[in-house]
Amino acid sequence: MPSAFLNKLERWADFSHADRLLIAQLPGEALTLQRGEQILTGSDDTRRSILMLDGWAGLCKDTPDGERVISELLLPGDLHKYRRHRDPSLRATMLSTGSLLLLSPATVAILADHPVIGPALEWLTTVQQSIHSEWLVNIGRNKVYARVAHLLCEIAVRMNNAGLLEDETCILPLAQVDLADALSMTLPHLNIALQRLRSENLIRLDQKKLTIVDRLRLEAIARFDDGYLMRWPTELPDRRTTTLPRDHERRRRG
Amino acid sequence: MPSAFLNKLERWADFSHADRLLIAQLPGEALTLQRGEQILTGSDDTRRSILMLDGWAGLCKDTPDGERVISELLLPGDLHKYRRHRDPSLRATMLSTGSLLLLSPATVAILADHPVIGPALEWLTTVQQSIHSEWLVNIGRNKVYARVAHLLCEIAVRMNNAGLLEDETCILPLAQVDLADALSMTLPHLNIALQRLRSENLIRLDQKKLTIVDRLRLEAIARFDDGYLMRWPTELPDRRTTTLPRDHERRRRG
DNA sequence: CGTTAAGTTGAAGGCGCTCAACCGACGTGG
DNA sequence: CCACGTCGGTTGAGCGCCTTCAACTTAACG
Repeated sequence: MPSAFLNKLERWADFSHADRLLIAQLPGEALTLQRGEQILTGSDDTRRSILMLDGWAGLCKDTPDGERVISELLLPGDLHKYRRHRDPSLRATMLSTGSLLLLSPATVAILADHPVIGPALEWLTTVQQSIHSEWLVNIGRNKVYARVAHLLCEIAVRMNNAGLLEDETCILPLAQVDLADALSMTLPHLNIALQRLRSENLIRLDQKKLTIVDRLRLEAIARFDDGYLMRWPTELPDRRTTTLPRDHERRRRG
Repeated sequence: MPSAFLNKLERWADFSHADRLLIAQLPGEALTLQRGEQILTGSDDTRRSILMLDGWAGLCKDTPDGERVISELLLPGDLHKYRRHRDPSLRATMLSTGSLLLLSPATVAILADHPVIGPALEWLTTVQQSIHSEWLVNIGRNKVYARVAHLLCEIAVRMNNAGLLEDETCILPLAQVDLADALSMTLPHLNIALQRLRSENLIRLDQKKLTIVDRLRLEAIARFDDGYLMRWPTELPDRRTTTLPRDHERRRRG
């Protein structure tokens, strides 16, 4: 029962009982994997999409000098759609033990063509792209301390959207190496940053459980604006700028 | 005549005369804009896609502290597809003077549903996503010198795909500020890096014209592997790894 | 010839990387 | 029950890349 998936979809559409049933009984190959096992590789062309049921995975690339980059996190309820001719250097890896569903193109097509589910899926895809852009900004511009805070903010929101956040607390089954690889920073430095976030009473993190203690302060430090995650459709932009300044007339850096 | 667009598409599909005519006569609102003018803003919801004809544009975000991030470059022949509920903090800006075509959703649908053009478009979209991932890696892991080299390599390939590279030379109408904003680095440092690339006889760059003097050496410095740009469909991955190492058994950093 | 945008250069300082070593939890097998 | 191995987390010293914040030069354009 991919309830996390259902939870996310239902944030953006009203489902009938039949719709819910369709989701709950999605056909596909169910897999249970251990941390570190590959879900699919670049050369894999079985054309199947990944629906995370439980546990976390990541889309990884390897740099020529043997480092690993995690360019995308797959949380429970996330759907990674198959794309023909995907970048062959990309692979999907389990970051914790967990289970997932491999969906055939036909199954995905059924969802995509569904009058209610289809648009909701579109939405999820758009959000995923926005996350990608936001990561660029976070990694490119934020200092490590803020960078870690930013990712934690994002995780909290995404877990909440999947119905997996309770009392500002959710599971975070990643190893610190994974966080470091996702944030393009060094393991020791990530550790420092986490310590500091803990000692400043912004988060709690032990036993793979993350608690956002002071969300407002954390978001301020992270320069986190959840606009890109588009929590609800009704939160769409209304802030229309009256004048459009030419781009190079904007101020830079303070 | 969006010939750059046509050139790119034809790399991946055989077009009939009628197909070419369809592309050449694409209906849409033609605009000619100056550097710095906005093409569309986050709150803009006219649902139109951008087809670059001439000149370069960029997708920009602004950080809370007033910096600008260029998260995507639009070169001549690039199509930026409209997405409902796109990240509202994203806007499209001209980075040089140039012209473009605004396409209605209906027009885009005609292209997408076309039996030959449709798949080619899919292809372009996939490549754009790969570029995005690659930027994450480039910005996250490469040092400035290599980082600049990497972007220049990418530009050369993309311009070549659009038929706009001759004798390893193409137009690069960006200001250095733009390059810096796209690479998430400081303007002075970008300048240094460019100087060095010039002095090492790897590139030539003046009068907005870029020449790759020593591509092999440049690509080596940049750790550039054009796999993610998927120049030709036939270049698809065949390198199947025989053993799949569990992920945390891989070596890190050397 | 004046003005503005774009490119170039320099000094100083700190953030984050490198490269370790150590600790602690957990599971396994003797 | 304890010894041991492994994985993951923690901590520290030193250094170098890159940023910051300027000033200045050159180019573009009226």
